Amino acid sequence: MEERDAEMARRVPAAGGHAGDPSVAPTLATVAARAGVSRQTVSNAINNPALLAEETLGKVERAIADLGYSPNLAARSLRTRATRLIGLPFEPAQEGTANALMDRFVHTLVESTREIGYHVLLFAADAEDAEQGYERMLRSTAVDAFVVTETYRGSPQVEYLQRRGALFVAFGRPWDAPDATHPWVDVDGAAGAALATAHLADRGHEVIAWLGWTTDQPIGEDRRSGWMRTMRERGLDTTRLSARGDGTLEYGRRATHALLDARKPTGLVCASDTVAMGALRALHERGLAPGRDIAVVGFDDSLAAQVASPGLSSVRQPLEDIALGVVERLERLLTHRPVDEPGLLLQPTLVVRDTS
Amino acid sequence: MEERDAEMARRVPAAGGHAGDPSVAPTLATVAARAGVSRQTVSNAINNPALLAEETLGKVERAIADLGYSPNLAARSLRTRATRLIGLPFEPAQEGTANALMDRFVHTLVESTREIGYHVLLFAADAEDAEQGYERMLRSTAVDAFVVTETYRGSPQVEYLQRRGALFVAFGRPWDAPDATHPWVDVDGAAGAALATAHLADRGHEVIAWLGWTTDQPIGEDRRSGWMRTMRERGLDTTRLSARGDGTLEYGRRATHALLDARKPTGLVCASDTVAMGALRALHERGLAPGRDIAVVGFDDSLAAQVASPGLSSVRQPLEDIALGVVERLERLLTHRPVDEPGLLLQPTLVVRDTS
DNA sequence: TTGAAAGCGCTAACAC
DNA sequence: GTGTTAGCGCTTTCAA
Repeated sequence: MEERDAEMARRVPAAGGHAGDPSVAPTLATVAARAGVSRQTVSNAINNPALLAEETLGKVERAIADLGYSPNLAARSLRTRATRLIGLPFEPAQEGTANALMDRFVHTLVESTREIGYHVLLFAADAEDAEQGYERMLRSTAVDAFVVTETYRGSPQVEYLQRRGALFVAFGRPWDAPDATHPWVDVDGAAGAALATAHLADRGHEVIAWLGWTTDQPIGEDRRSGWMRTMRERGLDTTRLSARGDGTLEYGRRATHALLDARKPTGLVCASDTVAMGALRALHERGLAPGRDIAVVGFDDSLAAQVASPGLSSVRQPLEDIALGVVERLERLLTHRPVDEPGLLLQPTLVVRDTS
Repeated sequence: MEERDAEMARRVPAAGGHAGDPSVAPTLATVAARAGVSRQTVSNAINNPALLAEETLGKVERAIADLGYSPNLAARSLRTRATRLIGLPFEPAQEGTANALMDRFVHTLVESTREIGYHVLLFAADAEDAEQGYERMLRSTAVDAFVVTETYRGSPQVEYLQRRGALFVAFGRPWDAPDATHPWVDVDGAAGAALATAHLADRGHEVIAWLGWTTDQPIGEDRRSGWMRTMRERGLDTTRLSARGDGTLEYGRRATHALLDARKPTGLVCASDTVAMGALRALHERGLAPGRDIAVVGFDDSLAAQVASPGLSSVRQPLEDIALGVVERLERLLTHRPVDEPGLLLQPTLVVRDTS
């Protein structure tokens, strides 16, 4: 083996050439030859530097720097059975909605996974057959763990991944199974809606309506409960002030018209910015001025909320912190340490703009 | 070697167990043992099925299906020196802008790279030291090729990647080097702006202003040229009708006020939706009704344009087709076939909404 | 058309 | 503290 190493070193120009010669990628053997140590010592220098004598370590580190060496990831993966890749199912933002939530989340995810030595691998999760996408990744040992974001409409994949013994962290609570033990991070939607409702109540509004989603959406129900709770606390009537529907713009528009015809609310708290934009459209159609005639608060602090005129007040999710929490849990999972606090519920904030 | 294979097959429960036993991932050897052929034959069945006799192929395929076998990607990478991964530098959408362009683009990218057997790997490209991010990926042979999207502010990374001998396809033209030979896909911004301008002219507008970016942004200059050309073609005066600035909402707002004070345009063509949203804000402040008093057209067809009230007319980029073009070129690059048409310029469309 | 041998670059286990 | 051995699962010769 010694012979082979020496031979390789001779074969590789970079060993005698200048730093960063891109013609031939240096390997452990190249570095070892240059530093005058064995390959294993170089490996240790990288993965277990504490094992080496200071002097040896120095030599090796210099050789690594000189050659611009980076370990071959495929070889490492093959040996360690770990790819240092995190799988993220990627779904397109729906057209006609205000959400581009994922952008902020994904970026922090990418940054902080890199800090723990991992990369993010995107894969398309078929809506119909989500399991297949995950299964493929698992079978070919393409990723070490997953980040699951689709806990919106009940999440069969969580159950599947757990059964399959795969590592994952969810962005979103296990609504269907409150006793689930997998790690997750989520935002306190009820607190967000409560924040918005209290804000309007503080500004003197007494007839505050809720524009929510259909009952089968636990996230919507959660947010709604924050509105309901706050209204009760303030002794405000909620009769016929709660609308429900799919979360589309058009729903928001129609529901607003209906509410205005019925109970004439002066404040509107919406389950999403998309719904809120629909509400603004209805007000626009009636010649009512948002913020003056009627206050509106959205949910998500989307880019649309930020650039709309008038600017839409909105509940902002701490997506960066969520990503941080997710990665923290991932790291524990990946290093086989217990996750002491599997669930993390973060508090949203309220961004006040022109509409309230 | 035969002995080893047989031994392994014995060790692996799945060989004698039921399909999809997740406890031990099947390998080539497992499949070979079950199909009663050698490992190489299985490998050939996967990579070169034409070489096999029909009967053998059938046997192997059945064994693969039974075991739910997927090749180990790390082992394959190590051997072939290819990871079947495409690197995509990922930058966050800027807050306060209407753009979430990338979402549509990235999704099609993920889908169509999967179709050619590749995955998309996200990595953070430091704004300051972009090269380092790429270099790391290259050194550790983490990806086979890149998709470069940051051709906005002059693209040093294109020059670097080319020098480095890396494979890549750019979303965006090589503005600085029109004679560059690398593959790229882009949208005809001039045509988009021309579309918008002609649309307004057709509706009777004669004083049509341009709200653009600073001169150093080639994309902005390109789009501007479409406005200019159309104005000339229609014999319309452009004097003092062209504004320039950073592309912020606030710039759009101020520039609109300034234009209204000066030349009182009846139509506004904007370099981006963000600028257009700023223009709408200015109109709002003046009590002018967009679409009735003044027509506004944005650029990008962002979610904000779609959900705003009134709905913002906007030039829509064919992001799905762009991603398709990018992947098509990537595939040729990766299979070492020549890219016959390195540059592909696609035509945008105009989405007319309430503001025009 | 199928099979045997070799080895990609790395690290775990063990020797020294 | 450092070196040696073995082998992860795959594909690329080359031989039969």
